[in-house]
Amino acid sequence: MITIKDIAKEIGISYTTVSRALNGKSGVSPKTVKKVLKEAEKMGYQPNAIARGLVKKYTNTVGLVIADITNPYYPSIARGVEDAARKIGYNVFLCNTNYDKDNEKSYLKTLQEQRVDGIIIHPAKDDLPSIYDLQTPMILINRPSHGGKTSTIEVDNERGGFLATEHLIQSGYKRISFIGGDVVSYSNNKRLEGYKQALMKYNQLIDESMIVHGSFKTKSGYTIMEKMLKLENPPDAVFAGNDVIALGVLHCAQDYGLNMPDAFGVVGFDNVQFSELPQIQLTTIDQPKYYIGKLAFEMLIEEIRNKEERIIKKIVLEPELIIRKTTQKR
Amino acid sequence: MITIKDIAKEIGISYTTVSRALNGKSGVSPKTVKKVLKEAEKMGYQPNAIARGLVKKYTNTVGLVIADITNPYYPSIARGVEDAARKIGYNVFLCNTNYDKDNEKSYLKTLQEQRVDGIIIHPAKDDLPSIYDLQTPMILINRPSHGGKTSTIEVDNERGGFLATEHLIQSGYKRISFIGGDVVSYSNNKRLEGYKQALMKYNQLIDESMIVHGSFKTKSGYTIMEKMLKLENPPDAVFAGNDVIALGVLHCAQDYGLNMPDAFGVVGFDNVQFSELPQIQLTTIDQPKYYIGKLAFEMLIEEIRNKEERIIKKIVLEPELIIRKTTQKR
DNA sequence: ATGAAAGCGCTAACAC
DNA sequence: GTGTTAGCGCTTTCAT
Repeated sequence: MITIKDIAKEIGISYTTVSRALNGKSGVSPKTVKKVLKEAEKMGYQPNAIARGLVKKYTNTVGLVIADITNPYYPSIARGVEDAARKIGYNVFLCNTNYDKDNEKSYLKTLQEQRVDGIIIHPAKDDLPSIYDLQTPMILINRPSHGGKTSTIEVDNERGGFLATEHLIQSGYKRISFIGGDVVSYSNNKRLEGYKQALMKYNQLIDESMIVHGSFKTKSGYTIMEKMLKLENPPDAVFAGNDVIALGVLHCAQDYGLNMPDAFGVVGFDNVQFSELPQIQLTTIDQPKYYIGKLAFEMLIEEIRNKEERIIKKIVLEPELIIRKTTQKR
Repeated sequence: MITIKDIAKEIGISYTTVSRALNGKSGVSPKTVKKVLKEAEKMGYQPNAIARGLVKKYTNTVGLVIADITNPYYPSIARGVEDAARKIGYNVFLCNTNYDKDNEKSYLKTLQEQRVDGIIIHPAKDDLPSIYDLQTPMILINRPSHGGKTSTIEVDNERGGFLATEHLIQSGYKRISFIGGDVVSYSNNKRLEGYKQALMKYNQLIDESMIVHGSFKTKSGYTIMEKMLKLENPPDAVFAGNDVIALGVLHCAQDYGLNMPDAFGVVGFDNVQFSELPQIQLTTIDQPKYYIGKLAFEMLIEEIRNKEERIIKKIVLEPELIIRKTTQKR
């Protein structure tokens, strides 16, 4: 690996001058600049961001920690932050925790050790361990502020849950179940909260046997649905914690020959890519995923740039009900 | 940010000793080690990987460059390399090029500047520009070796294309179209090659009007399919360049009321998650994505560890035909 | 306009 | 068992 010293030696000047020339700083004659640039090109010089980072104290790199890269929800967010980052010359370190608290911890640690300039995190679980007390600027997605010290961006999950459930009620379904993901997921519980509110608003009983938590996986949705079907009084509609779960519910309902959407309705959450497939046409709650990612990055950059007088922000985005074919029209 | 010097000062020893203690090296009294560890914990010390990387010359980090994080094919690969990497304490820098040559170039450059220990890349396009002449160890996925100097891992795309097309022929379809992705994609063209071979083997004419390239997007599949349907002699089956394209073809066929699979058949490639959905049940060619990622990382590590006497390898994996419901049973 | 020198945080020789 | 020192590749004063 060739360094600025090598190229300095080659053209017989000090490496300080080479550094200045390479960085387009003033105080170097145009002639020298040209010579340096040419030589650097010729020798195949690759700047060492490590060495630079050591002295400059920033790396132009941010970390993005997500739970599940195979759930299309997260890639959409990732695309948003990536695009925004690239636009101003930042790189993003994408970390996939696979819903595992330990992985998350380990990534957070590494990210800090690598001295990323900031971290955007969409935590898997609700409880934020002490590792979240980081010096590095941090933005939380779809999670409450960590001790009021971090800015957050979220969709109004409660409102989304309300919208979904209300739609089911208004569509005439009588026994609406909530099949959620992780019990300790903040967004999951907010959605459940919305579900309960809708039920209450329309004077329906909240039947705890109709509320089940599993994991944010299609398989979980299927399994839980199958169990519910064996109840003496099974649901005639399901509000699923997210689209991935909804997919499993759909699958199960189909396997058991339920007549959709007339006799059985399903609403998801996220409005993930596959939901709009003609074969699926899942009614769901949309959240502006790409935009959330973009905004999260912009908030992060702001924090990075104003490290001293940072202002804790909380952005809440409005969810939107997308009616498709897994619920009946009124 | 506190450093080893801070903690050395705090307990009145040299920072070298602190370093040794922190790294579990021999030659430090257990008592001192304990003291150091305790103080480090107390002061919230975070090792600086940047500084370490500068002297140690490696970063325990690799880059993974892919084209499209929203195509489920790539996340599967990413999971494979991530898991393998984490197992031995490596981090992976996931870079999404969005099929853009410039982005790819820029990421490759940054990755090298960050001094990642190695790079795994699934290039978007066929031509590998000079930027690929990197000092950093590199593994290519589903692409030919770069000047015989890089190890590669790929599925036998040609064979896959053959399998897909042969299945269509044997299922009785008479006019089989190939709707591909990017014209300059290596894997795409290999698949096309296999398509042609199958046609030839079964003494069918290769009709160039039945071969169309677009992009690896659902929308592209839809648009192209729509055009083909307007031909005076439209296809009665399609071998799509990948599952994402196949999805668009499927959608279009449905919109136009084609009777599937009896009057119209579709085969994809990749066996991506959604292909097995009961609502989709796409016949496709499976490639062991997770395993490819895992293997790619293992190859990379080998190269990193034996930088001097590296052996250029080429691993070719067998694809598998998965018959589902978008083609008729014979 | 250019160079010398210090120093970023750390590891690794080399003393003692 | 512990400390001293050099140096990784770079940027940044401070001189000249």
